[in-house]
Amino acid sequence: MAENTVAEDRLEVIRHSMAHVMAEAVLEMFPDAQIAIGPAIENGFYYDFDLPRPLQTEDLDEITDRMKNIISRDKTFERRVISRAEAARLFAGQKYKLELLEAIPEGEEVSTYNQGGFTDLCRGPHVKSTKELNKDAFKLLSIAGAYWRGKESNPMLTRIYGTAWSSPKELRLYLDHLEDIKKRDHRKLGQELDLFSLHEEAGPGLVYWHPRGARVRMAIEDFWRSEHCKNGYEMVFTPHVGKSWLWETSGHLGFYKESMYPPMEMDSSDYYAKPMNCPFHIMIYQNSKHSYKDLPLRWCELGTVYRYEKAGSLHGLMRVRGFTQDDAHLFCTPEQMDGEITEVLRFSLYMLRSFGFTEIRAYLSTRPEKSVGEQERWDAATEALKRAIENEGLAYEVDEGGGAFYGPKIDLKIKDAIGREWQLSTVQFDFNLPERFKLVFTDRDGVEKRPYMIHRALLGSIERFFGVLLEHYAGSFPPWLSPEQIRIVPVAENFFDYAKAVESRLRKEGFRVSCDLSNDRMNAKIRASQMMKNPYTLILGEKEQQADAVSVRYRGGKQVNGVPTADFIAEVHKAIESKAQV
RNA sequence: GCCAAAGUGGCUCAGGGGCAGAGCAGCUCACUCGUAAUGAGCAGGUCCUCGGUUCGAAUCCGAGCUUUGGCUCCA
Repeated sequence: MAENTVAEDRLEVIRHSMAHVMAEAVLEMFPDAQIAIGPAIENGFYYDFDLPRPLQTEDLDEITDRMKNIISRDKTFERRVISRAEAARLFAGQKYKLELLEAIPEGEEVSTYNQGGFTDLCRGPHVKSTKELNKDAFKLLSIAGAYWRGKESNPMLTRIYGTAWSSPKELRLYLDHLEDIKKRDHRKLGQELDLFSLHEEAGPGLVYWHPRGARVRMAIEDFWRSEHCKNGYEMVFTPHVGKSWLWETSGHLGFYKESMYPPMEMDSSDYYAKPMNCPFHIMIYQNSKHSYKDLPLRWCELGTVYRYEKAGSLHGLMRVRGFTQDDAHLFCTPEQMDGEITEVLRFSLYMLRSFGFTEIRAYLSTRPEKSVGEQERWDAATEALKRAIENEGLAYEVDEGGGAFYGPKIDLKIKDAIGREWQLSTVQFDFNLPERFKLVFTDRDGVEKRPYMIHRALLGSIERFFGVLLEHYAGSFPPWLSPEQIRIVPVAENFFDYAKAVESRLRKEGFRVSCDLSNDRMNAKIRASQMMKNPYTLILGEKEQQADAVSVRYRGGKQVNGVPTADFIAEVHKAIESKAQV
């Protein structure tokens, strides 16, 4: 865990205190409200209530006004240590508070904080007085539902989220940041840049890639394929559906049935859309006997899977019901495991960095209580993962007991251009499937042994990865990924022929290029190209035609006129080759 | 799945118990233009769906679907 700075600690205290002030304001409005918990969180705070009626957005204004009023009363936050019995009396009728009280371990101090009109069961700490809170440095952001103690079986409470800072300026910066996030929203950009769409009438959570989006996807996939070939992988292709035998054997029907699309009955068998590719790769493995000499096997597939994600959790491209995993399965001997893991991690980092992600953190998850597999194998695998991370000099955290039931794993998270973390790569050992499918290889001593099976995805899902890329670049893809690398704008109709000739020349270079032959004026065409965030817009007229040249307008607005066409071609090749942003 | 809000033309949105609106995009015509929107005209809607209330519903009520913000979940 990173250590908090003094300033962060201070903000946390402010936010926590702000939550108390909000609770007081809400109780002023609804004296019968039940109050639950209200912690400080990243950038702000929330408080959960059980209210007599649903809250409207307009209610937030009134709560805000009341909070400002409470802050300006300059009330001291008074801490008291009280007995359990007294606490129980104090919070009589507050069922959630009483439940929290009971959960405090025997022997631990029970404390309350009071800032005038409101007393909360709370460990603290808080600011000394409400005057330390800045009434112009907070904002209530949203109303949401949240289960009491985060458990689905518990009642749903009303949660109010707010953000709080030590000065109005910090608040403004944060609100600007939120605006920035909105501008980068991949759903909005996907619409504006004509990249993809979702159609409720055709099925929620299923993605339609438009031609412009498909060009980016092809660039991603072409790169992915060629790098996999260079790195010792073989491509495989497997079906999209499989009979129930497969899913019974793999255990998916036992554990994850509710997340699978329901079966299609055919020839008195049930067929299921695949939620994972692993069992199919295993079928290929099982097709022949394997010697230790065949291993390691590295089989990759851009495999499209379907999962019945709950309706409420669908989100643009980030959480969908049909998506393509950039999947691979490695089968290896115990001796090969170390080398394979090291190589997978190195390859992952190389791929992520190629797409422009430079800040990468690793998360190592170890054996959970409920799990399968020999302890020896878990230990060996976990150690191999740890060594690989350390070998790469990566910053990492260990999530003890956070692994899947079938094996330990490394997840890689990247930081995007505005500091948000996204999980992309995952490298997981699997001690379950080799057992269930009884995978073996014949070792040099003639004995059949269980191979190690490693499951890995570098980008995660192509859909989600595309969404992350889109937000990271705010739609301004570097040329190698750009759906339209070059757009040609002829100054007037007289130069359409020259424009078309340049277009055809550029297309032969392999560039994604188009020519705007509409009868709009030149200015409108330039604007249209800029709006599509194309890296290069070429303006062609009399001067260019005379000189076999192009005038380049870069995405940022920079202009270079009269560049010889051959020079421009070389420049674009270089930019694509380097994968750099322009 | 749960809590809340929303759903009006391809897009962004206004309106709102009594004739369905705008801008952009599209189409047509004119303009042939030198670095972020030329002008005019035309076309385009089951106001999410199904029920109910009403003389009359896009508008009010109910249910469903979908989306959004969260919660839960994410092999």
